Amino acid sequence: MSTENIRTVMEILAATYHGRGSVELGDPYKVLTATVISQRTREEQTTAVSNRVFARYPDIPSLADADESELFPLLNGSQYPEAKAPRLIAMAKILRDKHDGKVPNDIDALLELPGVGRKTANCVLIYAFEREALCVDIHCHRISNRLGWVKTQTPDQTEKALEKVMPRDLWAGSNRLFLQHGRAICLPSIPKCSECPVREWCEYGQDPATPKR
DNA sequence: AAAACGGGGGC
DNA sequence: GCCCCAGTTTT
Repeated sequence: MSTENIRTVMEILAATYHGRGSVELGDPYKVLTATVISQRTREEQTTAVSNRVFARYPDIPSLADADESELFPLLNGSQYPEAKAPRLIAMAKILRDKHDGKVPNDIDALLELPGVGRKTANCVLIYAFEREALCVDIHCHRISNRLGWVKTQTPDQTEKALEKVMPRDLWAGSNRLFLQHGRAICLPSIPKCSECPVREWCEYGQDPATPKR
């Protein structure tokens, strides 16, 4: 798979899917919090839950002082609320006490926060700080394997492999394109290859017997 | 490397 | 009722 083909595919996806979705550029606190809430949670539910949380805890200090029993019910609708509630409070305390009350613009500092893994950290770099980071979620992992751009077993492996074959200027923008394509066409179990705008460049689309991930 | 975590909408 | 969803943490 050549770099030019990768660029062509991303351009077609960009022309096909033009919305931005619920994670907007802006307040790093809200981007980070909404991104943690979004883990394993549908986008519509993420928006509803995030708005409830932000109405009660509009900034880092208020979330750092939150009572877990009060935050927990607000998180219903996202997945694993009982795990996320204490993590979000612990996260806000660390930001307040060790990062000058701000979200760090730094991958290693973000990864030290409770509830923040590589997917979330890279997502924050993109949408809070407009960095060219590569955010590998389950859609990116599945689709880049089907396309044949990488041959990997885990999202972490996909991140390393994709860094080497995808031009850096496509990294940040690829995030929402993979998500939207993954929800609309390149579904996890039975993808709609006949409707796919990039099937011409896709190993899976040309050979649906290819193992799915 | 694999299991645990276990809410809620769509079918 | 069953299946799946913008992952992280723990074993």
